[in-house]
Amino acid sequence: LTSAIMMSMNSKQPFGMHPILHEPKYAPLHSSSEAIRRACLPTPSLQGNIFAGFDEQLLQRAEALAAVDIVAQKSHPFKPDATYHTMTTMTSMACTPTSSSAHLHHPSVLTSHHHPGHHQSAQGLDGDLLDHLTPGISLGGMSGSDVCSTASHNAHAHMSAINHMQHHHHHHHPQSMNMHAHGLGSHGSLGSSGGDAEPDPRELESFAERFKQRRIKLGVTQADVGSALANLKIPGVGCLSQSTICRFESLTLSHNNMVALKPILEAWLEEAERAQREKMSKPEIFSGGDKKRKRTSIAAPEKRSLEAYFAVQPRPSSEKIAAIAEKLDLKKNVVRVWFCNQRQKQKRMKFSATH
DNA sequence: ATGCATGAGAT
DNA sequence: TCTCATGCATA
Repeated sequence: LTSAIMMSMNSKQPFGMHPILHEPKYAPLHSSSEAIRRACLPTPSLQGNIFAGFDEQLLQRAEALAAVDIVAQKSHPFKPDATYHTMTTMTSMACTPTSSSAHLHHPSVLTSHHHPGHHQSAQGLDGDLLDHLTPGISLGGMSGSDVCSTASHNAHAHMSAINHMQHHHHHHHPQSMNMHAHGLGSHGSLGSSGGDAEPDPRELESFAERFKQRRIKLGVTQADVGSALANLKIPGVGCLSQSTICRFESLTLSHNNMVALKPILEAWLEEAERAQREKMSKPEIFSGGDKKRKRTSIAAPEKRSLEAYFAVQPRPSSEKIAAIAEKLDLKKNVVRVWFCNQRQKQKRMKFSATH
């Protein structure tokens, strides 16, 4: 055994493991540049009123969107679709098509979900917002070849299990409810030891803050924490990305997600502090990797239009999405995903009605 | 710290 | 097709 390191091509996950090392970097909490625009929550019912309080500029944008025609321009009707994930041009490597990891799913496990829908109102106007678009065409093509899978990935497929869904407890904001209970979560655990199980936003908030503080004290970066989580060997828990750790600390995750992650991060923290006490560690290295996917960037004007439309109709139908895509000259999938992401954003904890 | 994306599950 | 949890790539 041993050696077997076939590295094959990419080892993308360096396991960073060891906690300790690295510098912190911190700044105040999120200072987004233009972020806080997500505040607009649609109101529950009332379709006619959505316009109230609506920014005129936005409306204008939406109307402009509706206005249609882009007659001019468009030399060719095609738009590539599909995401272009360019893989890194491999420098000579063949990216392991099959074999190596055919991607496994991720560790998505802490899912909880459910959520009935809430909003959906406002349809009244949608019909007209972009109605006249020139649908035709659009390419139909699609490519679907994205393939790419990033290369292997750790193999553990953890799929698993932790679904916590915790639940309940009062917090509900006007409109919508959410949380649903059940599940495992709560149960007896609570209290004493691990301390999880409480949907109390307060607790989460303070924990996140303490977590960040202690993490920095340990000299560990968010990325380190993420990869070190796999070392905890908690069933069903693999590593997490820097993004997720960052979002946890800044409370930009859904409430359920925060609740699910808390015990895990708490466990890591304790372990890391314990380890530090006994100076474990070994500096080690990690690797570097390869890169691939290219991120699509939506230009400001287009983004503005999307935001304006979103304010009026957060859940456009497939047809409308296609129309919007066409008008803005964006791929349909890009537009669809944008709306999905936008909806997710408005549900994030930080600005959410929970507090 | 965040924008755009993927995928598993729920609808 | 949406929702949710996450992640890669970037600003």
